[in-house]
Amino acid sequence: MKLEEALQTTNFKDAKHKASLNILYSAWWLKTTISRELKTFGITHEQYNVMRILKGKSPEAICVKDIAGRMIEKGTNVPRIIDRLVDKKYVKRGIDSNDKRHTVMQLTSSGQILLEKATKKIDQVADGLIDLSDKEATQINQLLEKMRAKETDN
Amino acid sequence: MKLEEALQTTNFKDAKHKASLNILYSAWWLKTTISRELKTFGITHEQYNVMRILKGKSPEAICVKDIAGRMIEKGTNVPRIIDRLVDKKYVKRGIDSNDKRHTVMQLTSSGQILLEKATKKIDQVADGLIDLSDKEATQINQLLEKMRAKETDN
DNA sequence: CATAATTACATGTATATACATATATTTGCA
DNA sequence: TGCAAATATATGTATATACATGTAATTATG
Repeated sequence: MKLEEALQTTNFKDAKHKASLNILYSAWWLKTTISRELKTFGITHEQYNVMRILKGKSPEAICVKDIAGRMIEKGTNVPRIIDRLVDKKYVKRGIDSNDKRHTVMQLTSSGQILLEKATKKIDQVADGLIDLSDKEATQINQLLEKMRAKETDN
Repeated sequence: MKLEEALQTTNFKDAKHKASLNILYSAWWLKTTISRELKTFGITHEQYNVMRILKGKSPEAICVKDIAGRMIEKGTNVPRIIDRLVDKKYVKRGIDSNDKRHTVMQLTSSGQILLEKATKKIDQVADGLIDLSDKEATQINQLLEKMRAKETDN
């Protein structure tokens, strides 16, 4: 779908301005589509991201700060997302005996099983949905990284 | 900044998967940067978007549904965003006499003034920040619209 | 070694998203 | 015309974001 159609306007200042809106809209579209799938597994997109990060480090436990640094949206309140995953028994919390300020987390075995199922489903849906060749995807990656070249610490 | 650095991982399934994460991260980055500027004007990104939409139609009034259709994030709860703009006296609400189900909105003059100042500032910041030529921006637009080709109604 | 500064996390608040449900008005059709 | 269906908006709830503040543990410094 053209952005003009999605936003019902043709009022873009220039190509850069349109690109900003196109990125924001595409992100919303991706997130919505993925969230809809995750809902059938009873988790949110953010809960899924935290679980992916935990899996990436397993069997090592990982602390809140390290999870936060790996999240796509950096403002995320990790302790509260963990609260919900602990309620669902997908994650277990502990205290790092080396540094008692650290709360450390790990997937439970039911968390691992759920994550595996959800990932399989999402990868399949995303593959079918995202209509890009490898070359085009690589091009997007290069352009976005160039766009963010002046990125400051957030 | 490379995505690998931003997310502290190199664990991407393929270029398409990396592109999804890159889009989500870039959107977060854009939104955060713009929101930081808007905060100095006392409004949020979503409130700003609604005000832009109102301006786009002015001096005509516009109803909730039409605003919702023009929002970047379609799930947005427009009545509540309007509530906050009405509290700040940037927007005035009325009822459409032709169809009393319609609540219609317009910018107040202080809303117009604020919007103009905020837009000027944001355009300036975005121009300085987004490091893309017109040609590159156009390429991103084409690639994103191709990516979304299989878009279904959300 | 005692205390200040820093770090890691938890918690509180305002706003927003996503979605379900309620209410008022209008439209369509028997 | 009268009533069912559809439409437009408002409101309620759970979760999340953004950010400020509080608290415990650790590190640094005099």
